[in-house]
Amino acid sequence: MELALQIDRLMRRLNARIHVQAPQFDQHNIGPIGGMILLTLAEVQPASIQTISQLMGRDKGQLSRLFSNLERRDLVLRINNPADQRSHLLRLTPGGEEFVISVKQVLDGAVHELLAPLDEAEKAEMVRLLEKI
Amino acid sequence: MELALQIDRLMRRLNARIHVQAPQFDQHNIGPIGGMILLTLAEVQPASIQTISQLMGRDKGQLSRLFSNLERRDLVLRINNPADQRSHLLRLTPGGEEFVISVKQVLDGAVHELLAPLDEAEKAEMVRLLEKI
DNA sequence: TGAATATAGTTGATAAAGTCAACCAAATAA
DNA sequence: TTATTTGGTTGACTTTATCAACTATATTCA
Repeated sequence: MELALQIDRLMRRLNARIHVQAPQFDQHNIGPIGGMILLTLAEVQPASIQTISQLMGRDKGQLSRLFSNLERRDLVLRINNPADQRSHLLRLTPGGEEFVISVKQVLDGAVHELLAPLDEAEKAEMVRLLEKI
Repeated sequence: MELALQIDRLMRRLNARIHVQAPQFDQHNIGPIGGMILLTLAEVQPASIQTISQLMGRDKGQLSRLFSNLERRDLVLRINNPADQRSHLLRLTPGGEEFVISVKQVLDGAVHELLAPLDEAEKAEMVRLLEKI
């Protein structure tokens, strides 16, 4: 079967699981994408929109707006970028850090469920292969 | 790193590659989703919307519209379902079959590029693991 | 140096995709 | 046969995605 279709399905199943749980944990109403962005930022902060854009393969305009939204909700803040006056560096606020933890928990739970058919060695292998790509 | 983020990125990179090639092969203007649906249908046809919906994890209403669109472009047709008068069975037209071939080629090319860092054994393993999930 | 070019970000306009519920008709169950 | 479930269509709406114009700073190099 087509690999691309499989990956797509995997992602949709993941989204579906998160979707049903969203009302319980997404108290900031940032949606699935907001969550993904926060998680990504958490790994590379402080970072510019440019960096995140390249990392996630998402439009910088879209990210600009999404980050403004997250900023409005006090989950991230823009600090001065001494190296480049055109941009700011994004960083999680304490509230953002806290929220990321719960997002991560939910996501991990969903991934865990999804990967249930695999044994530990296979899971590790899967992660390794994905890292390699 | 978060598995979900990796899968998401993988999918986005795949889409990006397809996106740049779309003008050359998507002469029917059905977009990436249209392509995915055709590929899926190709594997299970003839099938009802219900079947495709469950298989792809997509909303039946959305699929209803998308298939109407594909039907308008003579890529699929709805044939009578003798087992159930409420539904039709979807099937690719000859034009649809032909188009699926080119979609598949493009997709395979994109997947190939994406999986380039893996050797053959690893690719096979990846497919196996995904099948298992 | 200073003019030309490139880059980071914001914003606007629009399209594509996804979600949810109401509704009809046919199928199935009680 | 009435009641309930199921497959599909449609409407209304939200979220994501795409693309281009524009501003301000950075960079290049003649």
